[in-house]
Amino acid sequence: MLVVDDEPNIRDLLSASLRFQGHRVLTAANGNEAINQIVDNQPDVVLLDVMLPDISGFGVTKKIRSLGIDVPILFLTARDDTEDKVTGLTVGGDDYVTKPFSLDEIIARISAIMRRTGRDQTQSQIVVGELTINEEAHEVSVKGQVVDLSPTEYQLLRYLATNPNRVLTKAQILDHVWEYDFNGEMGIVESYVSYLRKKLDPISSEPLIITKRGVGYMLKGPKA
Amino acid sequence: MLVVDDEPNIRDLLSASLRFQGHRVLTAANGNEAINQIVDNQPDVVLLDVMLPDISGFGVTKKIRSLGIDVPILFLTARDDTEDKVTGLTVGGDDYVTKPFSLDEIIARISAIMRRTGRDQTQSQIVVGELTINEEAHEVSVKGQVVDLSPTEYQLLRYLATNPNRVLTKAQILDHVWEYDFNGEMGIVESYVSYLRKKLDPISSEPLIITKRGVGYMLKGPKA
DNA sequence: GAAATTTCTCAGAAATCTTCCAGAGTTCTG
DNA sequence: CAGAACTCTGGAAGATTTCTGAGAAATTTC
Repeated sequence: MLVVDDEPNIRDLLSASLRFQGHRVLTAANGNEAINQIVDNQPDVVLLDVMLPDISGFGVTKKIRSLGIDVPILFLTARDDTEDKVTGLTVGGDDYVTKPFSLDEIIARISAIMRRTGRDQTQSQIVVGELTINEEAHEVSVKGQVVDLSPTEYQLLRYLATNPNRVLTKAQILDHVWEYDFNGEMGIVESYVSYLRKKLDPISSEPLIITKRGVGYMLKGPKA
Repeated sequence: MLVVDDEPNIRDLLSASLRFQGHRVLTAANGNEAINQIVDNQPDVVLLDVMLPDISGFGVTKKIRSLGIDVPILFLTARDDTEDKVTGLTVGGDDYVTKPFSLDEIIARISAIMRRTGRDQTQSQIVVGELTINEEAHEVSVKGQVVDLSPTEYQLLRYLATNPNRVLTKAQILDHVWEYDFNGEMGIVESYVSYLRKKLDPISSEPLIITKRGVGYMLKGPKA
């Protein structure tokens, strides 16, 4: 996996969390470095900022495609780049996310790409006790009954569900689920946990999200 | 499969998406290269730009036919090339597409050619729940009742139907259904989804196209 | 070449979602 | 038990996203 971004903060944020996810991560700060890394090391996925100091992400893509390398690419674009600039980019297994992104969104997209391109066998379903999350359909169900969630509710639940029976602090949740430049209070996590409970608990046989007072929240799964 | 075009962008766009579709793809940038590739590697289909720097697509065709190679050819032509020039070309299993094309149109034509020449066993009908799309007749029906769609409506619905129960973003839809040089806004996807719903939902027992707010659209099929 | 159809854009309306706040409830500590 | 700290939740403002109709432009049909 190769992370290409000229902002060191973003590069480090991404490479650190992807390493933590168990990936082997290379980095590059500009387009030429990126091309060299791709040619030399044949990464399985590339996270490519579109705005780079020398060659644009566009240019990098053209170059490596013309070399016959068809590594899937996840583009990072500024939100105010009118989104039509992106069109034509997402060929084959490619995809894009807008900055600022949330960590878990990046991780989810990478999984999706690797699934689609057959480089990864991970399930597209997360199952924790009575709870099922179908990532392809973005659909959540409890005891087989579909629950309708807003985007943020969905992301929060997915983060909890990927760490069942494990307490996550509000700070961790904020870092994973909200965009990296979010500067609100942690009270918003409480609000969203409340929203989720209101939607999930009427269906589940027992409360799914447990409060660990003074620490954070935990999604309760079948005993480990 | 061999892709012949002198514009690297188009060549790369095509080869990347066809590889992603699971094809083994060779490329050539001019007529002579094309002839060599065809003779040496006997591809199962050739995508052949008519306008090439050295020998025209015409010439390439004559040459390889005279060598007794009857590989089916999908010609790529500019829209204003008078069409009768081209129709004379399409002998046997051949076909042609005008530039700029949409990715899914190319893919559909390739499937059609391979079906006709018996190299491909894929179904010419897509069935998703109450919805049936007959690709050969370009006919869509819901609960057996035929629905009249415009070309773009048809292509959009087919793209959704080839990915049932899976959320597709507006960018993905735009990249697949619209021509590669389309540079409008994604609002047009919303408009066309609206058109489709107006035509399909009065017939179907439940809404077929689901909005996944903040993500994209999904065609709902019978649960997997 | 006129009429019909289709494509595309735009803008307002409608629906949904995000965020913050404040008061009520709960748990902990001494 | 009393007060402090923490948590829950409803409400409301504001932002964002989506829907849809109307009309202009392009294309096709007859």
